[in-house]
Amino acid sequence: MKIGELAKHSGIAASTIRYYESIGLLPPGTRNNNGYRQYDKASVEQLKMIKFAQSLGFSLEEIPSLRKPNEELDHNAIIERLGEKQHEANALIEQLQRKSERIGNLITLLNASWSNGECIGDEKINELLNEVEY
Amino acid sequence: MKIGELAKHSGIAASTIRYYESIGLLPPGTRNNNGYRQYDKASVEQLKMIKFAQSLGFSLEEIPSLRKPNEELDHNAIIERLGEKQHEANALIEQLQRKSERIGNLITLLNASWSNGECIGDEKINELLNEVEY
DNA sequence: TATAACCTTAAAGTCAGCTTTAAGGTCAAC
DNA sequence: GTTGACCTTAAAGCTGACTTTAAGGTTATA
Repeated sequence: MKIGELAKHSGIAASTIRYYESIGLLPPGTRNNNGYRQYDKASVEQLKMIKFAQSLGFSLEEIPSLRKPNEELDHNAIIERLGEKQHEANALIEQLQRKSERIGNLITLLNASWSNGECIGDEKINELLNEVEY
Repeated sequence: MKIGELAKHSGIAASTIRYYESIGLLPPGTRNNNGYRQYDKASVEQLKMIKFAQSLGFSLEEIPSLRKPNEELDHNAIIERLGEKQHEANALIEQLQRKSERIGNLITLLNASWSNGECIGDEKINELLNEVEY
């Protein structure tokens, strides 16, 4: 199949596929007589793997390191990296939960002072901000 | 105070303060005889507000819209925006929780197949990926 | 035969939020 | 009087993951 068809099957734009090839993420593969890239089912799977790894938080740069030189997948490396990514995700979740809480507190404070009919200036806002976990 | 001192008091680099001025986020303010920027306590507060707004997920572009033309803070706008940001944060938390779960499932599957002594190739990995919520 | 829908390349542009560089001016201390 | 720490500007560079542009070659259909 040609690059356009691979794009449709993988859900990755043709320009992106060429970009992946240019950075060495996707092997160059074969060309037909007119110079067009030729792909097969395995290429679709490879791209899906890349998308999946990305969805788990792996950068394009990290993805090749999930493979060993012999192109067999390295379990130890994968599991270790997955553990790290899960840890990162969990840390980010906690951070976001604190942020969401902070926002909630701020909304409450603003609503309270607003219903008092007060007109809040920068100073007052800053007092409120200091009350909120920062 | 000069820009270096403001940088120390606000925790924002001098180059960043100049950048904020260049994009119109911070008003140009006064200069003294030698052309150096002059700041006061209010500038420190302004920068802290910017940092705080950023910590809640507001982009530099959004921050000015939290203020009314008269430079008084607009409660309605702020509370509405805060609600949106909280919603975004919560959505991101859920997304990350699904991701973390997906990673956990994948680790379990990989550990199980590895302890079986199997050597997993791309095809096998793809089977596993299909079992995991995607 | 012409037109559209593909494909090719290298190079530049995009996003946000800065940081760094280059080339210089100012000022206090020794 | 010179060293070093500050300040000034405009412009370019950085990050990651692409997308877009320019300029052209190929192929299927009408």
